[in-house]
Amino acid sequence: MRMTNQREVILRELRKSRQHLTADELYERVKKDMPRISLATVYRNLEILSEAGLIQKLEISGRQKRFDWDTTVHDHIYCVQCHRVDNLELEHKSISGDTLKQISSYEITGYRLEFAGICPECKKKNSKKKEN
Amino acid sequence: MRMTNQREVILRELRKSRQHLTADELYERVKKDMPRISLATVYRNLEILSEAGLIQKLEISGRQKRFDWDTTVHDHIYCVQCHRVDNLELEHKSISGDTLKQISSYEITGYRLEFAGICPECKKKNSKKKEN
DNA sequence: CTCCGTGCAAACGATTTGCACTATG
DNA sequence: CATAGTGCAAATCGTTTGCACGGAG
Repeated sequence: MRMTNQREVILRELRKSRQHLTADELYERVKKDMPRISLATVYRNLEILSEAGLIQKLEISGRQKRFDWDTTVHDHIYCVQCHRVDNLELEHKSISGDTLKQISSYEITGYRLEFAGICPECKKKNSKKKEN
Repeated sequence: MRMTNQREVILRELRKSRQHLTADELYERVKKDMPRISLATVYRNLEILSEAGLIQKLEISGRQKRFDWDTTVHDHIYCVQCHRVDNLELEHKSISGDTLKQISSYEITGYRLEFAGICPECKKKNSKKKEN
């Protein structure tokens, strides 16, 4: 994998953001440093960077994929109102090897635990609306 | 909600299938009974039926949404090769109310545990390929 | 110099929508 | 007989791809 200029900028911006951005959110940010970059390049590189293990592709509920700068194993929670995504640190006590074997006739390759909820910001917004 | 002919057929076919069909898989089946039905109607009704709690909308990894005739709480496992989806019956010991409260500043509305793997059929196919 | 990577525009697949018509309650 | 639901086609949204050109190794 060649480390091109656009690849570096994309990776830097995602890491800098500390958020779970969609391809086009990241595109908007990257464009500020590199106005001629194309959305297709952002998509292509996010794919390549996640294959290389430098970032993590997330397929959370909702339409758009999001990308996580943090490549360690962890879960996510997303806001059903604004669709932002945050990291979670949870122990998975009950999901042990034994449990997995009992589950089904599938050969299990992985699993995902994903929480949904209302983020603090949206909670605030909602209570303000109620006041009016 | 009016119980139209198309709504009945859609619901019946989904229940009959015992599978987790996508909108257009279901469309293909429903067309046999009702050749003039449109894909848009299938989409609209699947949405309405899931809002009414008669079926369950699934947002599993991958592109298309799938619909589950079974509205009880349960988890899913999907095949990373053929994308079929099956039900799972698991106890969620570690995901108790207490755990949820500790998780984050979100107000949690739900969670989803989703397994990925290779289904028995694809395992068979794979071992046949290896033989050649 | 050799290709991998890029920008652009066009194609794509899944889903949604505007509209005039139809049929349920 | 009012209005929720339908069929059709076009629109939309996120993402991918073909192609000719450009730059990293």
